[in-house]
Amino acid sequence: MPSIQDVAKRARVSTATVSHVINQNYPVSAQRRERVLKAIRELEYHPNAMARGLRTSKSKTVGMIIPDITNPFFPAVVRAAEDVLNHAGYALLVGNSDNAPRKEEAYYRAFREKRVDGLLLIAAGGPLPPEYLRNHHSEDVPVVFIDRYYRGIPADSIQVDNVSGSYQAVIHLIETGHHRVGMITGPLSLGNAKLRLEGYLHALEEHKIAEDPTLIFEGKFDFRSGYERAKCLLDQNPRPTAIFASNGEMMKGCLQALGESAVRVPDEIALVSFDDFDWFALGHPTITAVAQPMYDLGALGAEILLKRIMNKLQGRPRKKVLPAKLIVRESSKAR
Amino acid sequence: MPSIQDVAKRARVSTATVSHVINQNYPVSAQRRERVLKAIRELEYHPNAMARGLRTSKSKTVGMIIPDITNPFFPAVVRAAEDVLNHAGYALLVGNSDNAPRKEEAYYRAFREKRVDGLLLIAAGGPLPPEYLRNHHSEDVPVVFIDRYYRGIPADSIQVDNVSGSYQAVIHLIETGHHRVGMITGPLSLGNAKLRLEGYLHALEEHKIAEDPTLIFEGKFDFRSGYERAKCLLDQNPRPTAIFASNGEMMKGCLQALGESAVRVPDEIALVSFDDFDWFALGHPTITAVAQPMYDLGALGAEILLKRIMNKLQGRPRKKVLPAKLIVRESSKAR
DNA sequence: ATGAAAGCGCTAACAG
DNA sequence: CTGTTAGCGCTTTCAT
Repeated sequence: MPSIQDVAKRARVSTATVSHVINQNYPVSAQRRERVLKAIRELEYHPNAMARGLRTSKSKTVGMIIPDITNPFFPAVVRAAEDVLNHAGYALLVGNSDNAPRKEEAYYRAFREKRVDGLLLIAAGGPLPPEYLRNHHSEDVPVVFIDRYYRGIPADSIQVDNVSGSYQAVIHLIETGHHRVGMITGPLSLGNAKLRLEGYLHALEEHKIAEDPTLIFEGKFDFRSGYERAKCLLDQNPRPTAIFASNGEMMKGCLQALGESAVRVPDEIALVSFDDFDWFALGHPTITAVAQPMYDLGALGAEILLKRIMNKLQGRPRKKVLPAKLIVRESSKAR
Repeated sequence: MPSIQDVAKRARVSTATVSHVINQNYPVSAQRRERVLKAIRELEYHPNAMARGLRTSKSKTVGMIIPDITNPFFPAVVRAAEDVLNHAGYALLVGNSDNAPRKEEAYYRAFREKRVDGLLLIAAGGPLPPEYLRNHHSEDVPVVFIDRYYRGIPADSIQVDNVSGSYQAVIHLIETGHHRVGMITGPLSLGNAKLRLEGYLHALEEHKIAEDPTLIFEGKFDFRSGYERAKCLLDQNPRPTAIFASNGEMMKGCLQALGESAVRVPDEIALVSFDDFDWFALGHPTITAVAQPMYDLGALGAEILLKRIMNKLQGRPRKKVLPAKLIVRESSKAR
């Protein structure tokens, strides 16, 4: 693999000149530039990013830690971030934390060793920050939290208006005639799960419906817990007439449970999901859902990070909240 | 950010000794080791991977280029690869090619500059390899093709038995009584799309059913084309009694089209998809599908790559073909 | 068992 | 404009 030395030799110039041609940061005579370009082509020279990075202490790489790329919410966010980052000349390292702060920490360390220029984080746990993050210097390596964050870490964050999304969903159910709305929350240690519960409670309150603890079950944001909590809800007596699941994966679990119990939707029970997966519009019945701006979450998150990396954004951490939008479909049709 | 020098100074040893402690490749007296370890802890020292990489010419990083992380087939593969790679101490860079060889090439170059130790590739186009890959030296940086490959590139590959999967699906439809089976193929420039068509044709042949060109439409492996081709199929007269879609995204398009046309499944038309998405088991009706071993595809691909990187695997390129399995559900129930 | 020192490939002063 | 050179942080001979 040819180095800048080889190019310099072949073009009969110094390595500095080659560097100047490559980086276009210093003037080079047209004649010499041509010679260099020719040598680069002939040798198929590609600069060694590790050497460059060592010298400049910039890796042109960003790390992103997400819970699980297998949950369709996250790929959408990753894709957006990757688009923006790639456009700006940055590569993206990804890691799956499986919502385990320990795994998150392992990736954090690995990425720091790689000297990533910035970090995109969808927090694995919460609300308290893990030790390793408390010791992190954001001025050093900027961090942007996406969707979920840890309290008390001075880093930018971008989120969805969870309370409003949830509130809209439940108001819609109530106004459709449902007064017994079952709620499957996410892990209440997570900020966004708590906020979604809050939106639910607000909606009930607004309509003077008493909170019924037998209708609220805490899930884990995964298929299995969605399935199990839905079973619990179906066992209640009287049964809720509607179920609001705090994320898409748990809604899948609900659908599984309802299928097994042969409960008809929406005739016997109405359904609303936080998270709008594309296939919700395709099934029978189609599923009413709170759509999150997944692409914006990733794209804006990446943009903020880039600004921090380039010092175009200074001062206190910014917190951006994006709107969520209810999309009414068949699963919550009036009965 | 502390360097190995700082550690050495603090522990009153040479940098060589620190290196030996970290890499455990040379003996170090217990006493000095302790001193070094203590210094590392106190300084929160983390080795600089770029410097190490520059020295060893190993980046401990692998690049993976996939068409689009937003198509649920790919995250499953990525996740598997990432698990295996991470376990072995490698980080993963990802890029989305959008099936465009030009984008693929851009990522290829970027990853090479980063001096990735290996490349996982789900080919963007085909069947002929792009120029840049023809000039690639696999002995230098090993490449493993996953799912789709370019002809004539001497690299390992791991794929699914597309012909068999497709064949099983269509045989099943025929045996369920369907003699007019509509086929939506992928882009026939792609090897796997062609093979899936082959399986379809084999099945017809086997049952002495004449190939009907008005029942075969070439799609693009995306939602939109699935939707449009399904419309075309519904316009045929007489209409096919079943549709086989060559991938999951196009099946989604079909479902959209069928929904709009209010055609009932499976009563009026049967459906089978190549690709089994988890929600196919949840809707009404549930969707019959050819399940691909997505996790194995990624995990085994990564394992082969690791072997190549470590020179545990020598000689000619290996080609591994994994079985696909038909899962019969309601969408293809006998009428 | 330990340390001195070379050098991986590059950029950025600096001198000319 | 162009070339010389120091040095980024690390590993690895090579002496000792």
